[in-house]
Amino acid sequence: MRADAKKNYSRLLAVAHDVVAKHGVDASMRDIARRADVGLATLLRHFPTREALFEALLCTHLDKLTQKANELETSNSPDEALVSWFREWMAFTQSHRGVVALMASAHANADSALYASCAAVHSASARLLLRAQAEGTARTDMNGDDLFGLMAALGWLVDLPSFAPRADHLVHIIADAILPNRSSNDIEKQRAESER
Amino acid sequence: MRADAKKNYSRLLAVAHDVVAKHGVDASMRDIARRADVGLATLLRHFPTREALFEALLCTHLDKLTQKANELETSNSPDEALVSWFREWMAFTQSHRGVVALMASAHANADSALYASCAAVHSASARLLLRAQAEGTARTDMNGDDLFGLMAALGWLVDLPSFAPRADHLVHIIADAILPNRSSNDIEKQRAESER
DNA sequence: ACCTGAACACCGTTCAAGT
DNA sequence: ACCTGAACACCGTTCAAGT
Repeated sequence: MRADAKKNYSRLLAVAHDVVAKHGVDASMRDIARRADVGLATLLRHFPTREALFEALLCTHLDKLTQKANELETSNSPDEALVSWFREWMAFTQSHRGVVALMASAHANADSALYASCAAVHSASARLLLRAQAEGTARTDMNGDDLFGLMAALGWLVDLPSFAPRADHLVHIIADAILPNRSSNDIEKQRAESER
Repeated sequence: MRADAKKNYSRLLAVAHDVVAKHGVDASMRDIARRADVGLATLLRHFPTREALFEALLCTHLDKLTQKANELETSNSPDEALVSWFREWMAFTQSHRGVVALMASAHANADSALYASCAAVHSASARLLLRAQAEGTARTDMNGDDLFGLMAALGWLVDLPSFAPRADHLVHIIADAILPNRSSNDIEKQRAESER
């Protein structure tokens, strides 16, 4: 990559970050290019699609997120780990409004630049679910797809400003559904933890 | 309304129905006008916004849906009624792909042409929930907003083709979360009913 | 009353021409 | 190698002019 290309690349990422923060995930590519003092065609060659731009914009965040799943897998009890993971996911989606919809459709499209990230989140979820199922706390009649689906659905919902305040509570309800065999003591512990 | 206006109105609705069925909820207004052999401005005056068009397109369906809630309220046990209502909603969303997203954002926007319909669904849901809570089967730490949110979230999710096959199962899981105090007998009855 | 074409300000895609 | 302006085919909004 030539020096000027490198410079444009990082300048575009920085500008895109700001524009997306202000105007959301559907901000116009033209607008981003304009504000970066760069031709639209230049932006489009660095990031051929909106997904490619967001992949670059979020990859470090997404790496941190999936790495968090690994930590939870070793340091917490299976049921606590699963609920904490769900909460990590919700925190991620809430700090990147609109991205869930992008990821949810990328999930089924192997050509999407966001596909690999989705798969990583998906498999991290599936692993944590399996562990909780082996422990006996998680219901066994669901799989990683179901869990990812619920995560996507709730993430999408709390993107709507009117539902954002109910995010924690809805996660609590879904957690009860996924982990019906937790002792009420564990449930109480989780509730207290969520209020801390 | 003049005779020619009336004719355009119904012709536009018919064409819109077909175009939306084929190209989804984001079909271009221009395209609809074109296929109806009508000026774009004419379409836009009959239906000033996309929401207005869908309100007209769905109002009879939505009326049937909320009326169904009334029937369920009198003819079924509170917990069965609530689950059946959730299933009715899912059937509605699946036969009108993309509408959930429209309704979910209309829900918080009193100016939207779809606001009244959303409110009707919302209050029907809240009534059925209250009844099940009074009976003691539904968890009491949630309200109509939570229920509507879960309905919207699941409806949105199964709009994605990859999650459509898991719709029934996900409803089943959510129903368990909402109605933790059903006897296992009731749960079995619901499962059997869903497969009929 | 109702309809319409046209002008407007956008959008993302594509590519020949520049350095 | 990399960038860019311009042409293209779209989109929804608006309104003066028509019947």
